[in-house]
Amino acid sequence: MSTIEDVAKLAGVSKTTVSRVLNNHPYVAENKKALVHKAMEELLYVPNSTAQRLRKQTTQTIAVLIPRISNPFFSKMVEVMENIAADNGLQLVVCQTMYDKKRELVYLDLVKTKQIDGVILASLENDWNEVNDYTNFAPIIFCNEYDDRAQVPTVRLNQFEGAYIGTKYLIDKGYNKIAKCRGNNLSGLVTDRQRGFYHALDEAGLPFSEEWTFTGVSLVEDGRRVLREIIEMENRPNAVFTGSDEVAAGIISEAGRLDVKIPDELAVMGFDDQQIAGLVTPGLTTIHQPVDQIGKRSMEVMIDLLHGKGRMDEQLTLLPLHLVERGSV
Amino acid sequence: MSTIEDVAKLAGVSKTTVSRVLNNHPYVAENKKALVHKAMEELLYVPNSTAQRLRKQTTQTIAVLIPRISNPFFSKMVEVMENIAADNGLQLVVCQTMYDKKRELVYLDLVKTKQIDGVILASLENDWNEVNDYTNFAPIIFCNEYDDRAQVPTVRLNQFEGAYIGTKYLIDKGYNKIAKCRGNNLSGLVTDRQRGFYHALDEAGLPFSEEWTFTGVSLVEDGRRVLREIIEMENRPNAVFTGSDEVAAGIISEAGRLDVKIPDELAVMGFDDQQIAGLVTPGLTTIHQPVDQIGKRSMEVMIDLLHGKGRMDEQLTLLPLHLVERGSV
DNA sequence: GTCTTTAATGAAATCGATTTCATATATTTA
DNA sequence: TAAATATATGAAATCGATTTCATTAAAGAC
Repeated sequence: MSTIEDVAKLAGVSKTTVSRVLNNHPYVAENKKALVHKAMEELLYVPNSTAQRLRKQTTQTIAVLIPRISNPFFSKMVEVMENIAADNGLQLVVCQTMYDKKRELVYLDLVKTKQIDGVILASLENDWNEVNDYTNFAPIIFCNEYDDRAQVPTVRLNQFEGAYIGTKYLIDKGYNKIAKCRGNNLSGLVTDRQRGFYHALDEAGLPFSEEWTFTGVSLVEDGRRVLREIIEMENRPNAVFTGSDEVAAGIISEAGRLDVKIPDELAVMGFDDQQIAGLVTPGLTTIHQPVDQIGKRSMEVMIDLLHGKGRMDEQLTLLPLHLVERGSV
Repeated sequence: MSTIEDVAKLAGVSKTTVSRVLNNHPYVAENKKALVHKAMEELLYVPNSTAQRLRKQTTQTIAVLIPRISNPFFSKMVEVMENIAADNGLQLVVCQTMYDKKRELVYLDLVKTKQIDGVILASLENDWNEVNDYTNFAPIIFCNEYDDRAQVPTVRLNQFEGAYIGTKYLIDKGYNKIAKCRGNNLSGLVTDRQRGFYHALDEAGLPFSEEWTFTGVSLVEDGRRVLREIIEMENRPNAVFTGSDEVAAGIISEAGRLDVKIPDELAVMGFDDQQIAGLVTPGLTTIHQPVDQIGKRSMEVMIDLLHGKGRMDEQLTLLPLHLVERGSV
């Protein structure tokens, strides 16, 4: 493996001149430039990027924190992000928190050890106070997730509205006993969805039973379990607001197996509009989240920050969401 | 941001001693060790990992090349890999080739610029001769994909057998006009699947029409297109071997829309056994690929290589695959 | 024809860690 | 008790690039 020194020697110039050629500095004579290029080719020279990082104090790497990549919402988001990152010469390190607080903090430490130039937070397991400390070390932005206390650029949707229009739609269709699912954490996103849900219920004067709240629900398998629990209930809900297409798909699939009629016996409202929403039977009525745009915009905001454009104090991008009718409601 | 020098000064020792404390060297007096720890805490010192990389000539980072992360097969694979990587203090850089030769080579260049310690190839767009050059720079292993000429550790399935048992199953069920889909490239994996497919046909003395070969097919949307093309044909196949659950799901979904009976009018054989296979109606009969195991084993092989265990010359791990019956055949 | 710019180059410092080498003291071993 | 070994420490070299600073030659200004 040859170094800049080897190239300099072979070309008969100094390391400085080689570095200048490498970085397209002016003030390098054409003939020397040619010599250097020849030497580089001959030695198959490639600059050691670790040395460049150390000197330039930049890593050209950004980390994206997500719950888990196999959730189609996040894999699509990462797909978009990675493409834009690649176009800009950046590497993307995928960090799965797996819904674990400690793991999230371990990943955030990457920023302290100067292994990355920035963090895109699309997962928030810890309280914001914990995370806030890290904002001193590198740009951190929110993507999809958020917290009201955070003074960082945020690209997200109006989750209150999303949950509200989804619930309202159920109510307008005549459903009056609506169950609700959520995962385990209570981030800004989840809290706002809850508020939107309850707001729609209150507005319609509908009751809500604690019995109809399912927590710790985030996988297809969890959805199947929810359906089985529902049909065992004495006071059965006639609709369920899931907050996740995966969960909704699990409910619909299990309903098919157990011969529960969707939507007649149970209406199912998804969230995300993942690919799967168009593939199950009946199709999933769901809240479309523009995941491409969220990913794209977030990465653009991050790149602007790295380039010194854009400010680190609060800057909010709200993207539109809308309901997609398919048949499960 | 404080450096090792700052810590040394505050603790009243040399950089060397601080470094020794950092690396748990023996031969550091307890009292000095305490002083150093106190200084580190006081200064909120965190070692700069770029400097460590440069000196130690290692990056603790590995790259995984995949076609695209939003394919559930690969997102699941990466999920498993990343978890194991994290447990071993390694970072995982996701590289999507997007089925593009040039992009694949750009990513392989990371290895030349010393930005990563190893590459897991789960995509192969270029000819092996192109890729072979890179094996001098860092360990490269195959995962799922492969090429017979490559002398690198490989974790994969017997794709010939997979295609064979899938096709044979169709034949045994009485289907005699079997169409076939594939993507664009012709890697070892794809070639072997073709061979397995044709072998089953030959064995049964069944004909095959070029008309029934669909290429450039890899997305759900492509599957929908395939179904529409099939029903327009004069000489319609009565079964289709897809090589991908996403494509198969697209076919089944479009069949539902257009009222084509599955499997009576058209049997559909998937490949992968993705989550979606259990969610569409009818359920997808498919070849189960143990994606968890592929990901796990690949990462383990890579870690062994990084630790100097294991050899870089050919070493093959063949994992079992099997057929899962669900109803689309 | 002197004075100021501009162009071209390299030696040395720098980024922040680890490792080698030299040295000093304390402890065993013979 | 002398020699050998183990413990403890720091100065300087090193990893491989970039950047600062100094120097010289050539071009342009007046």
